[in-house]
Amino acid sequence: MNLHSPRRRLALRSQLRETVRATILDAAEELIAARGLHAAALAQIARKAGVAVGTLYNYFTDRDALIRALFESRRAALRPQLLAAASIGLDLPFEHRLRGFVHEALAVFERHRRFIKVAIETEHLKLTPSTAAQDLERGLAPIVASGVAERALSPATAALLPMLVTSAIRAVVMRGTAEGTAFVTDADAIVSILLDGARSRR
Amino acid sequence: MNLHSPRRRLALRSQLRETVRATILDAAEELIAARGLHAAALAQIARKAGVAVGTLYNYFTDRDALIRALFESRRAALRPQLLAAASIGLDLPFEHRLRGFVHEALAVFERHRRFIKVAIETEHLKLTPSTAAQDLERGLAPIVASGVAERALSPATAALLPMLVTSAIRAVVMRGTAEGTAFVTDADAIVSILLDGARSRR
Amino acid sequence: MNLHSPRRRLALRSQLRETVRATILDAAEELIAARGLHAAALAQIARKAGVAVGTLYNYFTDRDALIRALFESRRAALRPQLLAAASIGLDLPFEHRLRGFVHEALAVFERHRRFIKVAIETEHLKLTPSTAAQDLERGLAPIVASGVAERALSPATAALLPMLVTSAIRAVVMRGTAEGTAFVTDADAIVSILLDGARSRR
Amino acid sequence: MNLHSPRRRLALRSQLRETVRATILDAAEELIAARGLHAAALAQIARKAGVAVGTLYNYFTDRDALIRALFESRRAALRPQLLAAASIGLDLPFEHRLRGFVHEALAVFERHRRFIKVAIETEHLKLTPSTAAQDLERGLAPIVASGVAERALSPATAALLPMLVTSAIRAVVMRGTAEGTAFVTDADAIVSILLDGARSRR
DNA sequence: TATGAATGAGTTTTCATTCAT
DNA sequence: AATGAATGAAAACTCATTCAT
Repeated sequence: MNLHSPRRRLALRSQLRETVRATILDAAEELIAARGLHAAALAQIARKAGVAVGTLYNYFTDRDALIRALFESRRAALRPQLLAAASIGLDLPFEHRLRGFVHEALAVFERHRRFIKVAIETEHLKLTPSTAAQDLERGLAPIVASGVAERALSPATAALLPMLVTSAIRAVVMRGTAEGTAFVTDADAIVSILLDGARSRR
Repeated sequence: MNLHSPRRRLALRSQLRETVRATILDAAEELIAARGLHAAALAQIARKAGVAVGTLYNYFTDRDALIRALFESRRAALRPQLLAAASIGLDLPFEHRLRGFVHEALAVFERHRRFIKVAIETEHLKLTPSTAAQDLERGLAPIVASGVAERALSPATAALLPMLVTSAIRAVVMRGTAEGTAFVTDADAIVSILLDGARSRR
Repeated sequence: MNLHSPRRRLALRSQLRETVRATILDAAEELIAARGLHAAALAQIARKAGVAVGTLYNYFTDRDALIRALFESRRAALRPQLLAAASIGLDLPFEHRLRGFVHEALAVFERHRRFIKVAIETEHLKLTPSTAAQDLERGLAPIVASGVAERALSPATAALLPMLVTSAIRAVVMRGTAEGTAFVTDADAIVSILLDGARSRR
Repeated sequence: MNLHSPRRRLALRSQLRETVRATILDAAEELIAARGLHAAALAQIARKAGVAVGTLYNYFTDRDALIRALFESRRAALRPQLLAAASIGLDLPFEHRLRGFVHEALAVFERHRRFIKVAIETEHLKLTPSTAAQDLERGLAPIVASGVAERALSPATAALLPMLVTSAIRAVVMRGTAEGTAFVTDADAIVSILLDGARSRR
């Protein structure tokens, strides 16, 4: 096919567009992660992205839309990974699934450390109807349900477990982010406590 | 003593000052809780407080100081209550103390619903030297230590327990805030799980 | 009364405020009249008024509101004068009233030449539900009605007369504005034609 | 002649060019009529015309030239029609010519409703060397002159008649445009008043 | 000390124009 | 010639801070 065919031309163009768009979002993410949402002025973003301020408006209708797009883009990358984590060891015993999920979820967040900061900064903007925390709880629901089916979990405690696991993951992630330490280290210990309790058995 | 003595005058004056200051902080808190930190412009705060903008500067050096003062004032109210919660049943068994602490901490937050919402939303801005979450962990440390001393807690799990309790409290508060429900309801169930595990024992 | 009484203070302040407001509107009017609506950028207005740009926003919510306020302010001055013109010689014969009205209306516009330019520039913005032209027609209605009552006007032609008189006034004003000539000069001749026709009678 | 001759090619090409040019001007006119001059951004025009923004610059040197070209194009269509209207019944009596002219002028404007709305709204911007109103007055001059020659018009009133007729036509067009009614309806009645007066003769 | 108008730097937003493909 | 993304100057708008009264 002709290298200069219109179709080829269009494909090239839209690919280039996508690249610039990604560059802009990266610039915004870096600024927000490093110095907070308020430091991400359009002039700053444009400078870091190496484009003119006006260019930002060729890609996003306004600042709000840009921030939103950044968040959505990162979330779009994260979500399927969290969902996948929920499917680990589908045919294995409940406890195995739970450990796998917590471990994998923390690993996913580990791989997206920069996004964590963005998520923290933009949390109060309520950019999405469902938060990452809600995604976690949703992912945990079927796992916990299988635990109940196995009679491994008492129904009463099962109702609270998703929230407890989620909040524990959150705490680990926040601490790891603040102190620059790894996320997955405590995964197993946490699950153990939540399943068997902190009380020592003599 | 003469009612119009200079000392009396000064006392009255400083009392009035304190009242105005509190009014301003209340106004700021209300605005932040309703529409977020950035919506609390000085003009808005002044209007809601019923004073002129310039007056704000007679009480706080700048906007930042005002916001900071708000958080410090609330924390100053919260902290002793949390500390008191940590001292409940000092001579009773560890488990009793833990249950008491969680219950009381949630009750404290319940009494400061408006602020706790603000505090959660602005946690990442580090407006105060230590956050409510850190206060909780600190309050939990001696309790957990007594649990280890009693041999009720295994040392390994004890290291994680403050974080888990704190994050659970946080989750309960967030859910209660978002859904307008009470905080203390699940206090006991949560402690039970954290101590004995969610696993059912046949 | 104390010269420094709070009441006095407030009065002074609001008087000052009114002065600044008027200064701003004058500046805007001058710019629009001289170089058109688009030349009335906020920076320009502020400079000519001798205030900072931000000050404009202490008086008007946005540029649109400023332009609107300018128009309303001038119209508020004009309208009663046009209405008064409609009441000239209430007990005199219709023709006398009509001549008086046209003459006085043109004189009013003459006295507000600068406003004419503003009105022309802002016409397409539809700032007010009723235009000056509609005011004229409304003022003419009762005069024409009295003409019909006197049997001086045939009903059929009376229906069109307000529009014709108004459009003639408009034409005279536009021409006078464009060429810098007086408005009232042709007042009588125009009424004569509209009443008796341009046709020569031998 | 060869269908593919260079001459033929050129003709086709310039015909195509003309089509695109007209499409662009139509798009601009539609936008201006619908939402005003300032709403006709080049991006909008290009979109509505189905071409790229850059293409506009292959047809017009800049935005100003485009707008100007639009008005000139429309006036180029209107003018001969108005001139033709001025030549109606060249050998007939003056009154007949005047009635014919007014009637035909209104019919012409009727056929260009969209443009006339635009023209009225932008009259003060002086986008064209002479306005439609001026064309009307110019067309009326010889007609009125013939009236004077016939001794049907007194010289004094004849001087004002073109302006009065023009302003009456303008008023009729504006009303018709605003209310969506026909233009020509009142043509005869207006001329009658202007010639014989509104005064009833008993 | 209280007031609230004035300030202007900083930010967002618009859009005609340019230009590489 | 056609395309449409990039540009950046110009405009509107916000708001913490200052200051005369």
